[in-house]
Amino acid sequence: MTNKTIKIKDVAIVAGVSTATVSRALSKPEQVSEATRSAVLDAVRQTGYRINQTARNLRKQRSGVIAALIPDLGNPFFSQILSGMASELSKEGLSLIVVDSQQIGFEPAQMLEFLYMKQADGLIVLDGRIIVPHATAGGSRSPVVYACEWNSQADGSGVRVDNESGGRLAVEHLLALGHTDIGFVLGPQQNPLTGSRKDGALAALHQAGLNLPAHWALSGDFTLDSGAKAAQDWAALPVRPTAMFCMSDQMAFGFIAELTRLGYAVPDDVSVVGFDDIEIAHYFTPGLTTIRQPRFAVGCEAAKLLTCALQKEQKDEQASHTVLPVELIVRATTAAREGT
Amino acid sequence: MTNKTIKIKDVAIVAGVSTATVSRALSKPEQVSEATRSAVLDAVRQTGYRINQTARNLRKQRSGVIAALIPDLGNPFFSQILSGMASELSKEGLSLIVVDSQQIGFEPAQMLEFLYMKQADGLIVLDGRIIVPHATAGGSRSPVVYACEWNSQADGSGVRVDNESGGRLAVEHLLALGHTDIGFVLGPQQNPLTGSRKDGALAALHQAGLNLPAHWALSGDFTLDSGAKAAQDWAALPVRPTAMFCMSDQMAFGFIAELTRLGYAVPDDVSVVGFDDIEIAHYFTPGLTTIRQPRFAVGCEAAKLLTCALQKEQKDEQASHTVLPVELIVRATTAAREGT
DNA sequence: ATTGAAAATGTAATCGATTACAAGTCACTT
DNA sequence: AAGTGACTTGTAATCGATTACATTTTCAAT
Repeated sequence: MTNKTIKIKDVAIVAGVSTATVSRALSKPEQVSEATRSAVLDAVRQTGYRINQTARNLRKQRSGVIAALIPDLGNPFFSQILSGMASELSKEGLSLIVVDSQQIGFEPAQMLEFLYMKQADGLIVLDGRIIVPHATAGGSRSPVVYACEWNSQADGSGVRVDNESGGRLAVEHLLALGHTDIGFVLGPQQNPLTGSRKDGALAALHQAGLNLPAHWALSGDFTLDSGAKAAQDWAALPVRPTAMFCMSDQMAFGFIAELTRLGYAVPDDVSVVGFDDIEIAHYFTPGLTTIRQPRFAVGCEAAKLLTCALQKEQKDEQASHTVLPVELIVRATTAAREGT
Repeated sequence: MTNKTIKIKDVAIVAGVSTATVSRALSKPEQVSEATRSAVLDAVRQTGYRINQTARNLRKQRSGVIAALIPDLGNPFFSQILSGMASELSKEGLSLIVVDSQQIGFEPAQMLEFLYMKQADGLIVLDGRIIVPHATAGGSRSPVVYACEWNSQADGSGVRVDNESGGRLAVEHLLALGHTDIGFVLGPQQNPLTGSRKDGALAALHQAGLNLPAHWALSGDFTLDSGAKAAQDWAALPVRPTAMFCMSDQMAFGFIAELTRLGYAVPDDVSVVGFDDIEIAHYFTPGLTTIRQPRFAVGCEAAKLLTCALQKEQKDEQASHTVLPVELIVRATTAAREGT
């Protein structure tokens, strides 16, 4: 009746071995004999034993918690990345806590303080504005992994997508449709994503013998609002590009919405390519042609890098950077150049 | 040099008291004399002591983890609720792990299994499709709190917004603008949110001596896509309402986008009110008039209900339901009836 | 001054798993 | 037969905080 919790000792008794053996059978199977191992596993099944992560964490001197710093929880772009991280981390018995970096200033000192307070075993930073200071001598520091965007001054491992290829794919798609007058809606100037997407896009243009006129590079900052502003800029141009590469889906939505409001049609008057492939892109009317980032995979990879770093804590962890591929998703906002 | 971790014992030595006293001074200040309390606090400051949550959790027989079940992490509606929950929970030293309920079937048994595996101290359910089975006799069950939407069969505490008032506010706003031909885009039929929003909206109509013709209640399911479909339905009506109340912002966006594509203008041809006030609503062009849900507060409240339930674990926790107010946010998708 | 209850503090067991170290078993060599 | 090394297993200390229980202190009442 009294539904007491089953601990490792109960399993040990049932299996007729010591608690140490049970522990080893479960976490280091190669260290116990075939026979005892299966006896232990049987006992586990019989008793319905579940490991107590809290006790394990205490003994292992870790908290079992990884913190993710998200610049803007409201941005749907991050949700699936979170999903990926969480699913990967849970395999290791780690759980993910999500922190909106807006809530906790950007002072490096504050960052460390936060990490320390939360006693997180590690940190995943998705906000390029944040730089976590390097280990102070003598302090054992939790590993940090950057994901998606990061400042070049930051050191540590990281995972990102192949933004350059993304830019290239977007432009090549437009070229293939016969467009020769192609403009961009850029992301924030100093943002590394803007740089590499632009590089790839320019490379594709050059390869086709084309160039980007300076006034066809409209400024933006990845937000809906800036996309809408860019549409007004576009409409005001004396000579207008017939195709635009928007460096985020949100900007593309803003751009298209405002364009429509101004009486222009997409893709009839102008073709639009986005970047990200957030969920809403599929349902938007018309469906947005865009560059898909493997967001779930980005999350998984970031988590893997982190767990890796946790294991070889001591070793001089050389930073490793993973780059994931992107993919062109053709929907309805792009069409062959009119009158071609 | 050797940056050892500071534990309660170190503080005890500095303060010249026992570890028990330090512990009490920190977690049950009223049990300790004024003098020792400040001595302990001084020692804490001097040593830079931070409590080790893992050890505390082990001793307190809890995991320190609350799981939130989200139907769709990709839906921006939930992000700020998460934010609220996390900030409230962290005050209690609890951390939030986020689970996409799509990832883990809906079988009640699976639910419990999951809860058990994760050893969560509690569960916050934001998915109306999920019903967590009541405690099985003898099993000590973690408390469950429902948020936003829940099935009437589910028992336990919950927090939601005043959906009825929301429906009423939306319609009253349209009435005030001179509209008398008002239609709805509904949410999923069996969904409780749909019911109460509709009730409120109908009440407002009736109060004005109006009715809802059956064919002006367009069906939907809260998604963008269904909003777009509703727009086509609207356009196909022999007699069209001049104002529509969409029961989610996402549907409103789909509705407006499709409408625009069909050549109708919002709010010139039809006024639209949404529900939720998700971030994007402000930036949409035109800005969406909608009913704001205090999402952060919903998250906080859910977390509070849960921590409450955790404290009086033993007592027969009578379910308590909190209802939070909503607010009309007027933007640009509503206008006075044309030709009034 | 003595007493007794209330308040403050200390001692040590406890939460549940891991692991250093010790000890035991076994096969094989010399 | 004794010795060697490889492999298994067991004993008990440990992680850091909480708290039941025991003990001491305080202070008002007699």
